[in-house]
Amino acid sequence: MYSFTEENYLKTIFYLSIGTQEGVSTNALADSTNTRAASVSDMLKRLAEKGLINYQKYRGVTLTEEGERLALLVIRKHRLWEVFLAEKLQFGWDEVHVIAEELEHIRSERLIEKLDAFLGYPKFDPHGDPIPNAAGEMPRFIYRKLSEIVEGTTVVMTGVSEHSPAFLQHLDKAGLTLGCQLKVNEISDFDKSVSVLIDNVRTLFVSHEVAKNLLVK
Amino acid sequence: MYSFTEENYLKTIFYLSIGTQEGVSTNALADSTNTRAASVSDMLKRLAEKGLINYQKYRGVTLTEEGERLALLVIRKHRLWEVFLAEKLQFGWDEVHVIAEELEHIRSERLIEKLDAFLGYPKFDPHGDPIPNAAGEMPRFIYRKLSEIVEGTTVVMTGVSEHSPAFLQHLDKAGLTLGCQLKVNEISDFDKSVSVLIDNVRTLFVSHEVAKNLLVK
DNA sequence: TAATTTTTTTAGATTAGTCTAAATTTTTTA
DNA sequence: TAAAAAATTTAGACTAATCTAAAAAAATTA
Repeated sequence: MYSFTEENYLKTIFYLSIGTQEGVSTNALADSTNTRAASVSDMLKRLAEKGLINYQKYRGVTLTEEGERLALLVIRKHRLWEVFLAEKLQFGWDEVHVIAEELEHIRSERLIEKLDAFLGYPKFDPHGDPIPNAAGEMPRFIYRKLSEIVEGTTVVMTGVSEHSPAFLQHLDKAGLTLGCQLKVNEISDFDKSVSVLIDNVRTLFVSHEVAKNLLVK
Repeated sequence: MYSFTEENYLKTIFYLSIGTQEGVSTNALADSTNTRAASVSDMLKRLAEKGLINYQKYRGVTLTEEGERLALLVIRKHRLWEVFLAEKLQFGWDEVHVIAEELEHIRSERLIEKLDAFLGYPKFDPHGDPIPNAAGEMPRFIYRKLSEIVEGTTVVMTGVSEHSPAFLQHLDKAGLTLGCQLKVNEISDFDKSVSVLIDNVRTLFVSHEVAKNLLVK
């Protein structure tokens, strides 16, 4: 049984590992966990002793198979609770993350399997991120950014790559929700902002900054 | 903001205070929290400094008004989560306590108020215990024990005074559930066991030990 | 490639919550 | 009511997770 802190380190290492081969650096972890590099060094030693990470001094870390399995189980719990909060308790998608950060550490396998059933075995959380299964396996979808879509193409909004409440609230105000259809009319030469037709109904200008963080298929 | 441990001490002091005027003793707390008296002494000093308990060395403790309010808010969360687990996730009433011991420490007022609404503002948890309101107030019902009911009387089962899984599973097997009607046919001279007619349908013999822990009105 | 800068680790403390053993206070008993 | 027993507190130590400051290693730069 692992502590809240250990679970959080595993989760953070998992997220920082996405899209790189190299190990995660001590400083990157210190930034993400709001601690100092010295504290991270200590913790890495302990996690390595427990066989959850591959760690050589000064070399950065990667998760072992077991470490990754555990990280994905925490992420599974986090995302299932997010679905519960959004769908059953009517929380906004900008509010669910903070609460799920606590709920993800509740220790009961039966609880999470029953919650999964209660929610109807959802495949995605409120931000469009996939939910790992009980074995700690997660499908990897490769979505494109709206900013990379060529003019004239029609796509569907499937996720976001930025999860801050400020960004999500901005999308709410713009009426951009998961599943909406987006036709890229024109990309501005001036500021790379994108003019999109939403659900064949109305046109909206999306800044490049926003377009970079919208995932589509 | 108080730690899990502090919240648990407050809750335990609250429960051990029920039905006595005197303060709760250090040893009683050590028993209930599975720690040693020395650890309890240390913690009592801290809780007293924070104004949550009235504490004089060697004299036992009582909760201050603020301490009681906090204890009742933890109990509110515990009992609401128990309702969620039993009614929405189909856990048995013998299983909900252990999981709610963790969930009760999740810190979000909005979460608990939304959960309350989602559950339809329940007044009682799955064991028949009343749920405190958001202000930390709880109605006090005085129920009698089945063992004190005179022959010929008909009552309704409203609660239990023993919450162990073993006891609750025993009641399940006997078919004794909250709300069932119990007519006391006869109390045995030999072993004080009670013969009861359940819901006007079938007769059951209930041991004195069980009858003492069944609350009725 | 030697010097400088950056990153990481080690050394030594700190805090919350716990422990055992010893000391102290209260309660019980004879 | 004095002695014995029980309950409680204090003293000193431990663990997990953190910190600052200093030392060491790696990376960058001139």
